[in-house]
Amino acid sequence: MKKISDSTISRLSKYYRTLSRLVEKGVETVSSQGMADLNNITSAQVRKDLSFFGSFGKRGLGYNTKILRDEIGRILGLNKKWSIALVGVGNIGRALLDYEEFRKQGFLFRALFDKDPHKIGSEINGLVIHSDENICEIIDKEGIEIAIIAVPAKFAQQVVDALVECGVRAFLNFAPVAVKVPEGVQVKYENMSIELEALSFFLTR
Amino acid sequence: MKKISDSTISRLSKYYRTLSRLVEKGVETVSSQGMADLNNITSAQVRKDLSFFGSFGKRGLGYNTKILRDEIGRILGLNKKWSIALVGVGNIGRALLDYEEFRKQGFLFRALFDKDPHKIGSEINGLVIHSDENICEIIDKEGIEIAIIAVPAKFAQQVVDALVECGVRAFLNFAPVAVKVPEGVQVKYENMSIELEALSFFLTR
DNA sequence: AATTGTGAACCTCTTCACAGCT
DNA sequence: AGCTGTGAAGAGGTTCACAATT
Repeated sequence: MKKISDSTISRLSKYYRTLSRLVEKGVETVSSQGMADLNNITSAQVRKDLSFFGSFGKRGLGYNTKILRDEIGRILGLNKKWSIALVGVGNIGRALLDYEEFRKQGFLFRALFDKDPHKIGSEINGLVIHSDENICEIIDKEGIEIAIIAVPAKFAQQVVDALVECGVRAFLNFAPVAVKVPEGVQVKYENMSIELEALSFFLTR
Repeated sequence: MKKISDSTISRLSKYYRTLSRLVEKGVETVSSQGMADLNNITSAQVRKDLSFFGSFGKRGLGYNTKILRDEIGRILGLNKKWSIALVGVGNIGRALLDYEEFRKQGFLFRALFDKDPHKIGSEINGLVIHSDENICEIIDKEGIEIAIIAVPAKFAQQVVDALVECGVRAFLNFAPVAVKVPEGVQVKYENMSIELEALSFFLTR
């Protein structure tokens, strides 16, 4: 299978949102140039990104918004529900639990973990917070496919190791530290400070 | 001034964190290879990134962790405090207000804005939530340099327009929509769904 | 002996430009 | 006539490899 670049995938996500909004507005077709304008990129970029996956447009006419949105949804795997575990129910963790966008896209929290004995056993949004005992059992039972790591940096690696051991192959890591994983396991990082620091850099120059 | 790529800047942020941890641990020197291992990249990449800004190492010895951390801090503009405005005090907004990391890096919230009449006038963390009246006056008074946009997608453009008008030149946009800004204004995007969707794509293939 | 700093080579991603379709 | 799909060209970012330095 052809290697698709990370930037192409992240643009597909943006196209998906753009198209969703167009469909909501009742717009039925859009050109690559129209999509480009709405995403501050070039029309060639839009066409090239899509070309990796097929031909979705009509020459002379453009793309049908609803069809293209659904195609991209299918490409991204948004046509199914994903079972998510959240490890670390602190400030960030709780904000994520309340983040509507995730649920709308089919990312559903099904298991919570935390180290803090005060939190263990309590419930949030109908989910019990578990300790780190019997992790694999819970991961299995809930069919967890993706884990969101929202623990302090120094615990991130051990948490990921434990979950890899249970068979989890995809991680979204909010801890500001790189973690090692075996081949075939994917880790994405989310670090809000990095973008702020890029702005700080820009303003400093 | 030489153009520095976004990827170099975001790696500098990561180096900064890595070095901070090393300094805390009492490690005094580190090689480019050591830094590379901690960030899952190559040593040539580390050296090349740093070379855009100067020569900070000693051949045969490596880098002094404390000195390099401070140099990178200076490059990124982290040696000063930045005044931040938060627009949109919803779930995400509130989580950001409580995010320790920002404050530690010198990013300080100094003004809050929201549209909701129920929120206007109330206080969070000692900051009053303002309406959209007299925005520029407040921006000026508080010396706001960066605005964090945490409003629904459909309001993002008008909010940014208003703030650009007040002279704000740097934005961190959590709304999942691209906004247009004039030359000389920088917008960075933060969209947690995009990384989850990349994982979904990975698991789908 | 070890490790940096960097030009050159390499590779990947973006843009161009146009044939081909509607 | 208008717009897509795509090979080729161009731009940009990463890695190599080695001279220079401690």
